[in-house]
Parts: sequence; C-alpha cells; structure tokens
Amino acid sequence: MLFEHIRQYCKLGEPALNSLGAELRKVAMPKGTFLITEAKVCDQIYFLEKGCLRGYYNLDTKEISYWFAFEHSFVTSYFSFITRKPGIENIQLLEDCTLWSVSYERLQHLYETHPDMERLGRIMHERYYVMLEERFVSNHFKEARERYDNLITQAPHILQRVPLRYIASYLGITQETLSRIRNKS
Amino acid sequence: MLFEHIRQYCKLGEPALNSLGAELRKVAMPKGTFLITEAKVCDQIYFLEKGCLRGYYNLDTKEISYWFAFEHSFVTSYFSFITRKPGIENIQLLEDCTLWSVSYERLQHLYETHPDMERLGRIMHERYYVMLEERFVSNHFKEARERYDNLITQAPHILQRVPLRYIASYLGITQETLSRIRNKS
DNA sequence: CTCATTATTTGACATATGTCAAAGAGTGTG
DNA sequence: CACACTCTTTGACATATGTCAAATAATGAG
Repeated sequence: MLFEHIRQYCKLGEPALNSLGAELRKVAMPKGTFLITEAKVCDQIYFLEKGCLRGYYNLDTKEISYWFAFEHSFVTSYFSFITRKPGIENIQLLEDCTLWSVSYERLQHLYETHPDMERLGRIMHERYYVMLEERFVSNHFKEARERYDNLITQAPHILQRVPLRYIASYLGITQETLSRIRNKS
Repeated sequence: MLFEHIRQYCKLGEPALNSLGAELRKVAMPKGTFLITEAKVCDQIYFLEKGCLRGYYNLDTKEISYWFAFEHSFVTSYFSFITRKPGIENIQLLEDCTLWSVSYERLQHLYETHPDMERLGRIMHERYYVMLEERFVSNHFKEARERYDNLITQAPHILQRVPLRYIASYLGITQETLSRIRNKS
C-alpha cells in the first residue's frame, strides 16, 4: 500500500518509515463526501488507497472538474496546502474511499527530522510537476477530439468510473461536445 | 543575484552555499542561442540572471512557444532533466543572456551531501508546481480574450520583450486571432 | 416493476477561432 | 535613403465548439 508506493520514488530509512507510520491516520468516507471545500486552507494531504475522486472549481455557474485521482495517488488541494492560503478548489469523492492522511504541520515536522522524507517530497513534487506539464502540453494546442482520444488511450478505466459530464470539463469542453465526439468514434 | 533569490525559498547553511557556489558556471550567450534542443537529454539546470528566453516544441509544422522565462528564474527542460529522457522541448534565448549553470550530476551530489539543498529543491518544485497549476487553470476554460487580458495584467512587460507570434502560441491561439483581439481592446 | 430523478444525447443555431492569401509596417544593412 | 527581410494586420471564408431547449436513456428508491 502506501509504503510500497513510496518505494518507487525513493528508499526511506527505517526511522523515517516509522515516524511516517506514526503520523498516518486511516480514514474511510462514503461517496459524495468533500475532502476539502473552497475558501478554506487545506490542512491535510492524503494518500488514496481505494476509490476515486475529483477536484473541481466553480466558474460562473459551472463546476469545472479539472483532475481525478485513483488508487495510489497523493491528493490534496496543492495550491492551498503549499501556499497556506484558501483556494478555490473542492475535492469530492466519486466512490466510497479509503485514505491515509497526514496534517501539514506533522508533514513539516517529518521533513525537518528526516532528510530522506525531504528527499521523498522533492522527488514526488518533481514527478507531479512533470505529469502536470505533460497534461498542459497535451491540452494546449490540440483539438477536443484529439484530447479525448489521448485520454481513452492513456486512461480507459476513467470512462468506467467517472461520469461523462465530469470528463467533459476535464477535457475543457461541454458535455454536448463530448457526446458528439463519442458518437463519431 | 542567485543566492539572494534562493533566500525567498528557504535559508541554506554556509556549507551548502559554498558547495553550490563551487558548482556554478557562469555563461553568457547571445540572442538566438539554444540552451537545449529536442531529442536530447537535458543535462543542465540554469539560473537566468539577465535576459529572457522561450521554451517551445514543434507541432506539425508549427512552433508552439509554451513558456517564457525572465530574470531570476530557474530554467531547464524539466521533463528531460528530471526523467533523464530525451524530450521534445527547445529552449532559445530571446535576448543576450547571462546564466549560471549546474549539471544534473553535480546537483544530485549537492542533494546528497546537503539536506538543506534537498529542502530547497523540494520547496522550489512545490512552488513551480503551484504556478503551473494556476496557469493550467487559467487556460483551461477561458476564452482567448480573457487569457490575453490576464496576461497583460499579470505580466505587461512580456509585450515589450517577446514577439507577438510567440505570445499567440503561449496563449494557445493563432497569431491572427491575437492580432484581432488586440485591435478590439 | 414503476415512477421520479439524474445523466446523456440530439437538434438548431450562434459564435469563436482557424486557415490561407495578401497587404501593410517595421527594422536593419549597405 | 532604399532595399530586403521579418513581423503584424486584414479580409474572406471554413470549421470547431458553445448555447439553449428538448428528447431519450439510465439509475435508484420504494
């Protein structure tokens, strides 16, 4: 689970693993729950063990779902968690989920006491940066059709687990356009 | 300059500062030079002291400039530098520039020997992640007009230093559309 | 199983943006 | 100052996508 996932970023020593283990709180929440809502400072980072969820913000009268997370991801409102400012992001569970949480304060403490935790944080943020950049690039100048094709190639499971209207806003298009694209596949 | 810039991320101890200082190479290059070209593994990270530059990739027959950097930024082809794989990115100087470079290998060594360098890396990547996310969000569902207005509000200097056709692709639109937007301001 | 509710699709039309070609501005060099 | 070059603007038209309303399909509670 979490410890195993972490190993693909870097190896933590026993002391760091033990301290991390001591800070983790297991949480199980039902579909529909909000992990964080807008205008608050996000105080927790989570590891998603089971289930899936979406991050969205409100634009005019619409909800824009701009990312999804599935098993074995770290999730938080990065903007708010990192800057310690209230954000515009809401995170809602799309299924019943099992998560592990660590508070901001305890995470900082782990960083301070274990250089290898600091390294894990550095490497994780590097990787997440690169993934976001790839997504940015693939959205930047491509047509809706192409973005959809990319998505179903790279993450076909998303169609089984996420309602189409959320996927539409993830792709930056309306639900109607997505529906038309799908009917011409 | 660089040391002063770093202080806004976190404080480095004397030993880390000294080691970092010893690894830095000053480079001055004329406008037009390429820092990195596609299909190569990017081996250096730079701190841009003076000048500006663009990152772009080729899509079909077009160059898509998707970011710019000005004074006091860290620049590299993050994808390639982090993953150690060849990328699609080209980085070209838009003005004569003064930069400081550190190689990948030496940076890893700094990370290994100085926990506070590791912390600097972690914090810097957190911040860069947040900035990229903000840009992603502001591009995601807004019209060209709005993206342009945002840009000139937040970075008006860009118009003085970057040709319009590069700005167009930065905004995800054609040069002609940008021209029309500007004439209806 | 049926009804109410929510999710998705379809149609008609408006608008934003792209494409291609050409004209006009701006810039640097001799 | 004139020419060659690059950069930007303009026009005519094609296409992608958005909007709003309505129809259809899927889902869940009783």
